[in-house]
Amino acid sequence: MHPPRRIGAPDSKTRARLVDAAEQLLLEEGYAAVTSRRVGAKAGLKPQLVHYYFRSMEDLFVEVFRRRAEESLARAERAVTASASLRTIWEINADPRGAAFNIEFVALAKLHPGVRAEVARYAERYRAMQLRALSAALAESAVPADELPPMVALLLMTGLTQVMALEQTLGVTAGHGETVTFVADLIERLERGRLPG
Amino acid sequence: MHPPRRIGAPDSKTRARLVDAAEQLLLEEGYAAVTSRRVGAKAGLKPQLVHYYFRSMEDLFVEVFRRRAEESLARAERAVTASASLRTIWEINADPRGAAFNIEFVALAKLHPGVRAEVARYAERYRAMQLRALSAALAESAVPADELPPMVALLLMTGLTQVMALEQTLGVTAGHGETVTFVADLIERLERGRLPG
DNA sequence: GTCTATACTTCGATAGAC
DNA sequence: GTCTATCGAAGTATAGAC
Repeated sequence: MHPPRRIGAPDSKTRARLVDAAEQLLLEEGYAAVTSRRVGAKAGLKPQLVHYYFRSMEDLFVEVFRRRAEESLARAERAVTASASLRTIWEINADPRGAAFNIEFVALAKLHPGVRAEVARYAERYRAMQLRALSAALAESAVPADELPPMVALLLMTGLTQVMALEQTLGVTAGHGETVTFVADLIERLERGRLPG
Repeated sequence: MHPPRRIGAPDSKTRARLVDAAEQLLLEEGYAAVTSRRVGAKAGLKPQLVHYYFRSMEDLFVEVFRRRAEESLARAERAVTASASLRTIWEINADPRGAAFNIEFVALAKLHPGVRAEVARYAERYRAMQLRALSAALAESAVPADELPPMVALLLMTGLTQVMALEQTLGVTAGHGETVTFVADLIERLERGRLPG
């Protein structure tokens, strides 16, 4: 029987460098490129340090996800706190920075139960936060909830921005410009207090 | 200088078994599980046969994608040929069978240029086919194109169904039922010839 | 906190016999 | 068309020295 392996301190600077390297690799080359050897090389450190700071590769993935998800959630919360308009909520969703990130972690969720739980928890928090903001904004614009329920509007918006971001990574952008213009016009009309014809 | 390696016939039965095995592994455990050794084992064959029938693993991935994409495109085409209604087009999109498949191949597109080209080509064909059908169906329901352009409607529908399918793989389903009901009602009203209020 | 050394597994791919 | 044999590289993870 061995005693459990030593694990490095969570606030270590070296640990943060490893998480940075893992995140970069994940975004640039996909999750399969995130190996202890490559993460170590990218951070300019020995690959064994990955195993010193993380009990397993899954733990490293969870940490990469958590760090970025928290930051993204905080940013979105600041934005709607400053201005809870339809325009603001749309802009938060239309930000394509997280698209590549999402794809990788949804794929990873199938492999690692720990990742899956973390992604699901975050998705629910993000959804709830946006739903509060969107409900208020739609009420402000006098959109009747039985005509366009906030949850439906939110799923439409989320789906639309995600599918466009995903297609962009493939180089498929037909109809994107037209659609963005349409949504922007619609939001402008709604915020002037008029209902769509 | 070696002569190029021998490659097996495209219509081989063994080859088809390998593609089957690769597809199963891809869906069940993600693209990282699709290795020559594991594909061989799953097919009950020697792993070297993978390299006999496919010049590289990328070629195998392309073949898995192409086979399923063609079948899915053909199925959708048959459906809209039989009945080009809004309801039919919605049902094609709402079919969640391809969701896990899509995630894997979008992730793979980043790793393999050959996969990326194939996925992009297919996405464009599928989009064009659906756009034709949806344009006709919307015109039939007297929805003015300046009020809801077919391309916008298509991206909304595609995004909505894809995001719901994706969230289902995570176990996140809040709002899905409500949204499906809303869309079904909307389609029913439209097909009765009335415009949304 | 970081290193060396190492055990063991699996990977893609090829050559050449049958 | 399928097999054996094999190469070199890369993978996770651990033990123990410093």
